[in-house]
Amino acid sequence: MTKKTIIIKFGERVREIRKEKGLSQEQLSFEADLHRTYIGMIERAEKNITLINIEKIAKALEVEVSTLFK
Amino acid sequence: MTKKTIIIKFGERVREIRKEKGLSQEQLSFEADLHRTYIGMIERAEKNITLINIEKIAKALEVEVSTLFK
DNA sequence: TTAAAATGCTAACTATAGTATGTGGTTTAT
DNA sequence: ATAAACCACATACTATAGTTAGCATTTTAA
Repeated sequence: MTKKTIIIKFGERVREIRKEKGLSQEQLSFEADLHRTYIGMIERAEKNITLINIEKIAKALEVEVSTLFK
Repeated sequence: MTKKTIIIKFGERVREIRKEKGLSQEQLSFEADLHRTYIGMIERAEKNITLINIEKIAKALEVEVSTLFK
């Protein structure tokens, strides 16, 4: 898929917050109930994530959804 | 699909802002380059929207993506 | 260094988001 | 009241998101 800016920024933000919290992709994926490689794909902007998974990641990172867009 | 809270809230927020701006679903769909019935589905929480379309709607409504989650 | 942990990346499958058409009901303005 | 604009809803099709497995590569700590 074509890597759109919004997807890239989202992935960068997830990675940024994940590292701030000192979590591995695997730990985050466990908390979010998503697969490890899927978290990697999101961070690398390879998937056009849906709202429900955006929320899962926000909860796992313990931030508001809106925080992921700042 | 099961109507999850986040999807319901998102749809309500889109409708709220759309009406504030005095737009019809059709006008919004034109601005966002999405189908008229699809906008209806989003507002009625019938679809788990993806990030790219979230951004399209935000742009069409002339708000930040984060505004759609407040 | 080098072993272990973490991440990247390919590829395949299946679930569902995205797109569209048509019909009927509801609002709104005249 | 009624015509026009707006919206709900039911499909159905096709594109792609979501999920997983396996192996390669990179990073980290001892």
